[in-house]
Amino acid sequence: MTPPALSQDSRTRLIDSAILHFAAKGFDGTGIREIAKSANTNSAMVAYHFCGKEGLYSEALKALFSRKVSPVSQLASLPAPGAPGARQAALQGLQDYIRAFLTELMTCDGQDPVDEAAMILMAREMQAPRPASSALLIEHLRPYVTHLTSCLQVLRPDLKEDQLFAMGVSIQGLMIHFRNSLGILRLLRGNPAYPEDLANVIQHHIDFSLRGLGVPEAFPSPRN
Amino acid sequence: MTPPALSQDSRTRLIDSAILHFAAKGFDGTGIREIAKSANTNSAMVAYHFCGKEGLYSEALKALFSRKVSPVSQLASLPAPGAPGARQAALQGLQDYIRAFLTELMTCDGQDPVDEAAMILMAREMQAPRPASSALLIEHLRPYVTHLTSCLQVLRPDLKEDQLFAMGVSIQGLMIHFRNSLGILRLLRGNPAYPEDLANVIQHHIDFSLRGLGVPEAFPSPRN
DNA sequence: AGTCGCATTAATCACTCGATTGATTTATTC
DNA sequence: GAATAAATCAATCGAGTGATTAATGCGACT
Repeated sequence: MTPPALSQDSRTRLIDSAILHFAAKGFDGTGIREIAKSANTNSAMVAYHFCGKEGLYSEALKALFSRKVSPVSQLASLPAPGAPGARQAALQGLQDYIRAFLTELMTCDGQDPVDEAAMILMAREMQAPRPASSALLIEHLRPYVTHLTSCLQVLRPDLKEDQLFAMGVSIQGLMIHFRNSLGILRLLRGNPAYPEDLANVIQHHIDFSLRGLGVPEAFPSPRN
Repeated sequence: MTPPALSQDSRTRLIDSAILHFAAKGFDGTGIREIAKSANTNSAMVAYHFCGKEGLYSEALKALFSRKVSPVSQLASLPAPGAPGARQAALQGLQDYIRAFLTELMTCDGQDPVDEAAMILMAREMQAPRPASSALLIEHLRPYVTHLTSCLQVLRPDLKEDQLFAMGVSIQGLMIHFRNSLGILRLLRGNPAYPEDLANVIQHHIDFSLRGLGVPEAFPSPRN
């Protein structure tokens, strides 16, 4: 079926090594010799397999993305906007989304170095996309945006499309910024183990997001 | 008074040039010859004034920060937590803070290249602080945190310190992430002039933040 | 005039960069 | 088992890196 071996060997070893090194020291801060050495091969293989350093970087990003589609694809799709249980489903879907996304963001903190590198690379790329791979990035992001927007649409049918988009950006931003600024937050708190408890973090983000979105269910005492 | 000229000339020219180049291509992607050339001077001046490239980078960051203290210092300080108008003042103070911070984040988008570079550099530094200058960074951030926390404390006296901190991080994160991901957002929307209207953006962030924080004043219909 | 000190310069140092080459090893096919 | 192709390697290329040096320009003070 699939072209089985065909020297996928040194190629994937190079990609894995590249992910780690690029994440740790950036594109310009990393030499191809360094990458090749960690991959137990020669720097010439970078040109052989990827047509140079830039090609290796793109390929590394692509490999990263193809391993990281989990949180959205696992979530159940929503019933039609008009259906009876739609609102409740959307509410639950949004909470699941936040939990899944945040869990994925955080569980790779310090445990699996490749997962951790993936987040760093993705964050860097989101903030300053390397032109050669920006198309790759937005293609990878689109399903997230779609899923999130479809939830919000059900929960706030009164909002226009611009406003829904802004809501989605904000909810997404809460989580991404939290993850990105973990280093600074720990410095600011003087506590290297800052988040302490992931469950609290998730609950905070769900509460803040739902209230921020303006769904009545999230208000502290709607009937008093 | 101040030691007037004394060759502040090439020194400041180097710093300004460094801000631009470091922001555009990163620390590793920028050569000192390149910086010096733009500053109409010689690369040897980097060693002469700043003891090398790393020193120039730190000095550039420091210069950046000293020009960027405006939004917090302009804001009025709050009355004591127990005082009569304290709650109203804190509410107003938080809104002013969001407006000031967001305005500063956005007005430098594409207009003054140095201001724009400042944001990029600061974002990069916040996400992956260069060890030599991380102390500089958190020192610059602390007054923001302090001001924000003092507002939140009045508005949500029921929360513990951890929770207040999380609220502050979230409100801050809304704005920072929005600014950082402007490039991607424009790509996602296919609209290079995405935000269109700054006033709307500010209003959205104020609304989302106040609701997210959970202040009753921000709920859509508290008495119905 | 002399000279001291700071600022500036061109030239150079040792080194690393990404890319390429040509030879060599390994796998595949007839 | 010879022939062909794919994969890998050590060695090298020119360009560019940050840092250093020695020489020079220039104003102030004596």
